[in-house]
Amino acid sequence: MLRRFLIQDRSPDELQQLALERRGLAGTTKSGKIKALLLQEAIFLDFHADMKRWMRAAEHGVAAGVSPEEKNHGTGAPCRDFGNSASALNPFLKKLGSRAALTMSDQQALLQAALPLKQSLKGDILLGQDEEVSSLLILCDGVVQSVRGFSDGSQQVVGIFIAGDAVNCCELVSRRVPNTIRALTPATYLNVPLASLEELLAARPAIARALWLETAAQAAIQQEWMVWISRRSAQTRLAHFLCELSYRLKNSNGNDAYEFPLSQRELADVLGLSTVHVNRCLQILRSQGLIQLNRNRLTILDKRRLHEIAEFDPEYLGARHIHEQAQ
Amino acid sequence: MLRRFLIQDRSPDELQQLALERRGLAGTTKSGKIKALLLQEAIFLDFHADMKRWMRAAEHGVAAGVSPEEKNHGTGAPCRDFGNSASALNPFLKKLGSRAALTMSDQQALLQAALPLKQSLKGDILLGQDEEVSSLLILCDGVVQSVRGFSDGSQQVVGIFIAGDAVNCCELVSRRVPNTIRALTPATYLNVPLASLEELLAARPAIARALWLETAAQAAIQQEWMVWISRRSAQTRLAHFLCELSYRLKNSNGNDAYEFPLSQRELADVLGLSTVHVNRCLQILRSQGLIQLNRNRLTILDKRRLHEIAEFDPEYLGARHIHEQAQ
DNA sequence: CGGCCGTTTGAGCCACATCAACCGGGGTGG
DNA sequence: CCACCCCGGTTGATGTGGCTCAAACGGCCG
Repeated sequence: MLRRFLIQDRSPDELQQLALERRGLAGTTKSGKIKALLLQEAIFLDFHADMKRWMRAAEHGVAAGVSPEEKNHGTGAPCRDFGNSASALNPFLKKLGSRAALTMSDQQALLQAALPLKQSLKGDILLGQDEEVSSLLILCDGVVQSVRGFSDGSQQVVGIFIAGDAVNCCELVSRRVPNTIRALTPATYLNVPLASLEELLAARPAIARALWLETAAQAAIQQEWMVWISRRSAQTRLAHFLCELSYRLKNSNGNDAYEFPLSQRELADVLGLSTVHVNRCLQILRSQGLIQLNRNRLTILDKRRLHEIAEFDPEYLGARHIHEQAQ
Repeated sequence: MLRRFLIQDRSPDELQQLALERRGLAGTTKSGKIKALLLQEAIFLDFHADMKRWMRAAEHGVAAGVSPEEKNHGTGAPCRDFGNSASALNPFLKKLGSRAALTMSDQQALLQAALPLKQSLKGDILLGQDEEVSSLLILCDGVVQSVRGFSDGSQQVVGIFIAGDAVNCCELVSRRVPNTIRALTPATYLNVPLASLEELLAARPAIARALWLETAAQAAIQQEWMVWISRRSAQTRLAHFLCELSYRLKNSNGNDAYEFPLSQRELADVLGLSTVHVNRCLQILRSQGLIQLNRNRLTILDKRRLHEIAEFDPEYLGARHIHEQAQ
């Protein structure tokens, strides 16, 4: 029911007002499905509002020379912030500015090539097994997984992506994709067609660099997974995964409670265990007073001790820019 | 005893003659250590001979316009071959031209930034755990592994690299390296200091692209490892690894026999199994007439059946260039 | 109210780990 | 040149972590 022309002409504030209405409606609705739909529309509207504000600020900044590095040497200077707009900045936009270290104009170019925004519901397949890869997907909101299916019906999750991650930057390189990309929660994402991407990469080396970094960061996470899958006990694996996810969702600070997007069944597919055993391990962690998990809400009660038994060292998650290394 | 000024002034043929002498000497020597040293010197000399020929051919090609694409659009055209010199081309140089899809001048620039060639003996550490990464390492000959050590003394191999692979391109991105890079066989490698690399990347986007591809290809392999480590039986893992290594060493064609660079102990560290169990699995494969393994020489007797029980599909190993995908 | 999905709990079993001993070969020191 | 030792491979006995099968429970949705 939402159409794009509706969004194009609205101001950020109007959009946010609309989002608020949806949320209100959702609160009074009984049916879970419709509720989810309304909430997703709200997210959609909010995101567009954020983006409009961001775009405006960016243009203003460039035009008025608010960002001096940007003026001085064109494409070289990363720009971390655009001077706090009123609303909390979307995590996706945040990451674009910080981890990827893109300049403002690079970020805009990327966004413009990627529009329009797409959405999918929980369980939807963003990219099917053995499907041709025709575009780069960048996740803006929600959680998605990359899962490898086997002939015997079992499956193994090989990656979890959260807001800001490039979902298929590894798959871009090899033509065949043996994995299915599936949404674990309602998800919002950008879609950069390969042709536009090639243009961008050719014209803006910083974007190519950013994608390389993203690939390497994901490889580091994957390697960590491999290590603890092969060498650690079920308990440790589980604890480690909880730590990692919590850390990546940035809920590691604050009260350490967050919406946990996986069922025990899905957790089992991540950890390479059976659901029964996942359950038992969870019981143990609970009984030790380390975590609390019910109704999809995870609370980490004793972060220090959990990190300890998980042998969790978050350093591998903090990919840094090659420029910083070289000093 | 070999010094560089010795090599600089020799012709390729002279170098190869010297290499031949070393090999001869090695044949008559009793002590294993000295023998290994002589053989390594021979490889060193051979490699320099190959490289000199290659450099000469490249210069000639560019100057005389033998390679038309190269002339037409400067940096765009991959160059697969430089017209078969007499000796078999080094696998490293081969890969540089094909998989990485670099132009001739890019290849030369990379080589020049990387010299001089380095060597290390079996068991040597190329890059220690938590050591600062100060250069990109490209393997020219031999086999090296990337291994993660644990507090309890056990360890897990997270990557095997063969001639042509960039050994630490993933580690380039994050400052800390939790892995130790160790030579499994005598190894020859190039060393590109970070500073030179940065210059190269800035000046030659094709090299940056190549490194990105390399990173992605390694991530694909790693993912495959993760999948079979977590979901498959010990037998299948073992068989799969043998298939992969055989395939990557390009001995998958021909008689399917090759020098196997790993002891059972090391194999166990790769597969995440105990050495005893690796041994038993090997016994089974042997008794089924699938392989033959003694004195570090592996022969695959029934490739089809081995691939079958390993559920081996080599497609993930063939990373292709993004240009090819987009058609 | 009935069906379905996610969770929980129990019983039994198997793949793989661990411990321990032995063998054979090559390098080393006397 | 011989004796030794150390390392890689081989084999057996025994223990156990995690899987499988099976059944019950609770909540959500239709």
